[in-house]
Amino acid sequence: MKALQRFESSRLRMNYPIVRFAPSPTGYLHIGGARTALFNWLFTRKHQGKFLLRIEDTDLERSEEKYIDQIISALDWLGLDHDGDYILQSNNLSSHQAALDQLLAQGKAYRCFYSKEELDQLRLAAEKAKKPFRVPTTYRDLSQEELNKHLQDKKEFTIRLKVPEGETRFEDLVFGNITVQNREIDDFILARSDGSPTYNFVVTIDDADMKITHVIRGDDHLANTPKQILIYEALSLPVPTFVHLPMILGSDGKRLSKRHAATNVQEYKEKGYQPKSIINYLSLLGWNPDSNEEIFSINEIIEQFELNQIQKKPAIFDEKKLNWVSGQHLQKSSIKELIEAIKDLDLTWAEHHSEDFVKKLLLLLRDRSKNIQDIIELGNIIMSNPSSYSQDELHNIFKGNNFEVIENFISGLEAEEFTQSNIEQLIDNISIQCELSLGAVMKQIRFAITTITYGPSLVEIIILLGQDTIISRLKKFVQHST
RNA sequence: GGCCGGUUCGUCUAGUGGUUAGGACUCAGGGUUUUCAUCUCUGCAACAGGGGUUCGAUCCCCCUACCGGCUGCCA
Repeated sequence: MKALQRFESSRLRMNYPIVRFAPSPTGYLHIGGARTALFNWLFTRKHQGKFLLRIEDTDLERSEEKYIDQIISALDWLGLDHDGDYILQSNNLSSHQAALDQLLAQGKAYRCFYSKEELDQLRLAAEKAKKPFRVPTTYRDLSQEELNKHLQDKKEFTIRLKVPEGETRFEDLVFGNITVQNREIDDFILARSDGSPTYNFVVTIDDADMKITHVIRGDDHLANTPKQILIYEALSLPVPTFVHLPMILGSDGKRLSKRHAATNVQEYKEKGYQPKSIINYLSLLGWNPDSNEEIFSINEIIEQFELNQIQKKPAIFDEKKLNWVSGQHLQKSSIKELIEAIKDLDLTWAEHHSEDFVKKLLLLLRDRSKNIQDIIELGNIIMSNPSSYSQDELHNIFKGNNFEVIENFISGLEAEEFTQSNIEQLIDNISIQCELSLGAVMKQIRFAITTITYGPSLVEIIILLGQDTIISRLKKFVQHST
C-alpha cells in the first residue's frame, strides 16, 4: 500500500511539476534572476505544471515594496507569467512557528544558549589553531532540569537542528549525485535569539507548504541543499527534486554585480531589446537544444527544453552575442510588431508621419538594426531636418567646400519628375559631370540630407521623404555651409 | 584551513576509448552593396597540467593548479 502511494505520488509529481521563483525584494530583477525564472518557467510550460512566484520579504531591513512591483513588471515584460497570485513569505510566519514547535517537541531541535560572542571567540580560536570549527553540542541534550534553569535565568537562546549521524545524499538533476557526511554539518540555527527563523529553515517550510516538486535555483544554493534536506527529513516532509543552475557571470568572469555593464532587466527593455531576444539568448546560456540552431521562438524553446541538458559550468554573459540574437529576431519581426515595440519606448516617435510612411521607413531600418532603440535613433535622424553638421566631416566630404554636386542635384530635382529612375539617372549624370565616383556623389548628397554617412539606400530615403522635404533640406544645407 | 562542486577556441557550446575535435558569436580578410548594416565566402583560434588504466585517451581513475559555493543569530 505504502509503495503504491509512493508510486502514485511520484507519478503525479512527474506529470505536474510545481516550481517557484523566489526573489527577495531587495533590488531589481537582474539577468541572473531572470535566467532562473526563465528555466523554472520553461520547465513548467513544457510539462503543464505550475510556476509560482514567492516574494521572500522576511529581511525587513532591506526589503522594499517598490522592488516587488519592479520584479513583477519585469517578469511580466519578459512574458514569464506566474500562476495565481504571488505569495509573500511573511504571510507564512505561523507555519514556520508551528514547524519549529514541532521539531522542539519531538526533540529534533534544541535550544542553544551560546551567545554570538562566545561562538565568535571559539571560531577565532579554532581558526588560529588551524582546526576546523564545529559548533559545540553542549546544549544538545540538556536535562529538563538544566533546561528549566537556563530558561528561568532568562538566558537568550537560538534553536538549532539536531543533525543526525550518517550522511545526506541527493541527486541533483544537473550536478548528479552529491553526498555529504553529516558530521561536516553543524547543528545549524533554525531560529535566531529574537525568535525569527533563518533562511534555510524558512525556504524549506515554504517549499513544502507550496508543494514544490522541483526546486530550480542558482548553484550558489547547492551547498545549502543538504541542510534543507535534513529539515525535510526531521519533519517527515517529502523532499523535492533539486535542480541547480550554474551562475551567470560578467565579462570578467566574476559574479554579476553592479560593476558590470547592465545587469538589470529593466535596462535591456530601455535599450530596446525585445523580450523574445533576451529569452532566446538567456536560454542558450547553460542549455542547448540537440541541434546547431540558435534562433528560436519562445514556443520552440519550450518544446525543446530539457533540464538534463543543462551545463554544469558557469556562463559568461556576452552582450555581443545578445546583439546578434537580437538582430536576428528583429529581422523576423513584423512591421506591426515593431510599431508596438517602438510605442512602448517612445509614444511620440514618427507621430507626424502617415502610417504608410512609417511602414516604409521601418522596412528600410529593420534589417540594419540590433534593437528597437537603434531603429528609433536612425529613424529620428532620417525624419528630422538637419540643424547642424559636423564641420570636420563636412570639410572631409566636400573637398574645398565645393557644393557643385548639391547645387546640380537641386536643379535636377526641380526640373524632372520625382521618380526613382529619374533620380538614379540624375545622380549618374552628376557623377560624370563633376568627375566624381558614384559613391562620392551619393556620400555628399546623403550627408547633406541626413548629416550622416551610413544608413539605408539613399535613393529610397529620398523617395520616402519626398521632393519638397529633400529640396528644402538641400537648399538649407547650401545656405548654411557657404 | 575543512567540505562540496566545476574546468573543450577570447565567449556560448557539440562531441567520442581511435574524429582533420564540429557549430555559433567576436575578430581578420574577400565577395555583394552608393555608404553602413544585412547576406555570403575564407581564415585565426580550444580538450588546464601531471601521472596512471589501455594497443590507443579530450573522453575512465588519481593527484595538482585555477575558479566558485558552503563553513554566519546573511539571504
